[in-house]
Amino acid sequence: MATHKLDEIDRKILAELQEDGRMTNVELARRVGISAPPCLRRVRALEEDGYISGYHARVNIRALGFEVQVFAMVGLTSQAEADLSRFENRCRAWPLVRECHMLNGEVDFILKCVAPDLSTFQTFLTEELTAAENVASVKTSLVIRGAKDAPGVPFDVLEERLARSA
Amino acid sequence: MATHKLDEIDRKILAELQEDGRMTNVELARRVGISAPPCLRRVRALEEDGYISGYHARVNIRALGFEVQVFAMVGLTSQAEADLSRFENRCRAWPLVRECHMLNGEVDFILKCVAPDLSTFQTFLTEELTAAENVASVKTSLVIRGAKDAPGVPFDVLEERLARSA
DNA sequence: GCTGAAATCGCCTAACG
DNA sequence: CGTTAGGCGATTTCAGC
Repeated sequence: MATHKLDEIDRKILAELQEDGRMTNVELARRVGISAPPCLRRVRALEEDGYISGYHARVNIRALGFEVQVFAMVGLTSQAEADLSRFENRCRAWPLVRECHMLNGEVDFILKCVAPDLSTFQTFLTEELTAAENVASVKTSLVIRGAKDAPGVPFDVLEERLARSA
Repeated sequence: MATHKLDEIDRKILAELQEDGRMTNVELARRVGISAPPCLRRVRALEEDGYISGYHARVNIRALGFEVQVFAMVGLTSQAEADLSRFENRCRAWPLVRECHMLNGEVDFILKCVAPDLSTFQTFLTEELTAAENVASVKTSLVIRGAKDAPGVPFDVLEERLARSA
């Protein structure tokens, strides 16, 4: 599943769909410089091969009443694979946890959480997260404001890199 | 811009488009139980009012050759608003920085970064990020593996909440 | 005001070269 | 990959609740 299976048109398609996932196929085809049918075939292939794993509308979290965003750094007592997996499954089941990444270093996981208000989050934090089996420590930081939230990958960096190795 | 301007159908639309942003309007209309024209009007209104800020394809970062994901905790020497803004603007200009959130507590910002390999990231880290004006400290953590990456907002929590307050 | 029905227009998507 | 062409979805118009 290397990048090398993708040509410049494929990468352009990915870049365009990353920016606007609802673009019509004819508009996409126009932008990447081919006609619509082959463009659609490429998109289907990119989806099939896992280069595109889904399309999502980005919703306004605050406008929907989720006033609180929190990053939580979680340390576990046991880092045995079974225990790591168990914690990951817990995270997948908690709706307030939107992202969970396993890290190297002192902290084992970083979680991005949302909540309607602080008290809802506090309840989750004390009754669910810190109370969960195998959780040793949780350090939380409130998001004061968001400064950047770009999707996925910087395709210009990718292109530069490919140009250099060519 | 309160949630109260949205009825149940609007919220269902948002939930569906968050899950599948490329769904056709007729399919969306079928799922939320109204006919296509009013459904399309609602979607347009939701976009117009900022409840939907965009649509994005989720691309496979690893498959595209970005092997490295890193969270960086950044502390600044000055937290004056002008200096905060300046740093945020820097982040927006760095393509390897995909997300930047201002936090409370000891660390001022958390950054989510991607890079093709570790050495590319190290170069960015030492020559750009830590070298940047006003940056006092940077602590980085490599992402070992991703366990959950859900988009946006848990709509079931929202519905529960609204049901309770009704 | 909304919704829904009908009609037009444009896009999607197969088949073929 | 492009062209053609048929069917379906998107989008406007208009009537009804």
